[in-house]
Amino acid sequence: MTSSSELENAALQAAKFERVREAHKTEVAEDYVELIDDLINVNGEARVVELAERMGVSHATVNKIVGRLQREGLVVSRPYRSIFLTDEGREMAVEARRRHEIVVKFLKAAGVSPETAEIDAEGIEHHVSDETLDCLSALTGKIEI
Amino acid sequence: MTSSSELENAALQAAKFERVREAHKTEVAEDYVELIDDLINVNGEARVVELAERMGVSHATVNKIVGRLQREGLVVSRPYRSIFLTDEGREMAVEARRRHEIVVKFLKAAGVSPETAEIDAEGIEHHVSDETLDCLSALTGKIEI
DNA sequence: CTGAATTTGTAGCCATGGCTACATTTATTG
DNA sequence: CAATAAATGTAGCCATGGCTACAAATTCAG
Ligand SMILES: [Mn+2]
Ligand SMILES: [Mn+2]
Ligand SMILES: [Mn+2]
Ligand SMILES: [Mn+2]
Repeated sequence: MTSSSELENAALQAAKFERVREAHKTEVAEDYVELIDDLINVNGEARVVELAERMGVSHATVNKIVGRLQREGLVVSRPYRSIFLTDEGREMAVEARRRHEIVVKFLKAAGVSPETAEIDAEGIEHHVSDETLDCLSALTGKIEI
Repeated sequence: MTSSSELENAALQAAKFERVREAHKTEVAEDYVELIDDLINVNGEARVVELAERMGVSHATVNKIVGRLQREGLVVSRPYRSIFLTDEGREMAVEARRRHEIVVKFLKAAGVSPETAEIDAEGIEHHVSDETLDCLSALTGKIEI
């Protein structure tokens, strides 16, 4: 509620919650493609075991999610081989990393400890619009001066 | 990744994702109790139809979620009657509204349009730690001066 | 007070993302 | 090269939060 004792328009309010639900559908994909891209860049390849270890879930869970990512055209994986990103997956990874870094930098500039900044950014990153991202970048610049 | 070509400690990274998954378990509850509290304050009662309308979901979905909230001790509801918050539910509502308002105020102060601020806050609010919340409040004060 | 409209409940379906347990394949090592 | 270890796959379970369709209760008019 916007502090006054008036309730906002129901449809408008519903639209916000729908937006959040929409974000939740893509955020798992975003985190996985970003991590896959990291692993490929650093290790040369992305394997199920390491995804499982770094996501903190079982390898069975990773397998299921990789299956969905492949269905959705973000990833290519053949049985017992390492996992590759499609062009679309790579684009999503780049975009996800961009958001992630802007949020982390802003939080640190705002005085949040590096550890907490990293933790909070992992959730926040999926819910910031381009408009907000621009404002956070601008603010980070101003604070640092 | 932290920009360098080094991968961070796997267990630390996993802890962050676990935190996000944890937040996702509570955020539906937070949004519902906050809305229920709003409806009680403004309308005198919270009913399934209006929850459904304002959350943008079917009344069947609301019923299922209210059932869970009751199981978890956040809500009391008897068949065909309106929905009440327990003390615990009310506490959660107050806390959720506090977070919500701090985030919205900060975003607006940062130059985000009121509409976008409200939209983004609905997702962000569930992923900000107390530490970050304090920093955002402080920053909002500074910007406004 | 009765009949229609509204609200609420419930059943049963689906996809997602968790898990364990077990099977299979690939990699390592003696 | 064979045996063991490690990685991957798969089956089947669970809870959540979506939905539609239908049933039952409550509320509102007339
Ligand atoms: Mn994330
Ligand atoms: Mn979220
Ligand atoms: Mn919310
Ligand atoms: Mn809220």
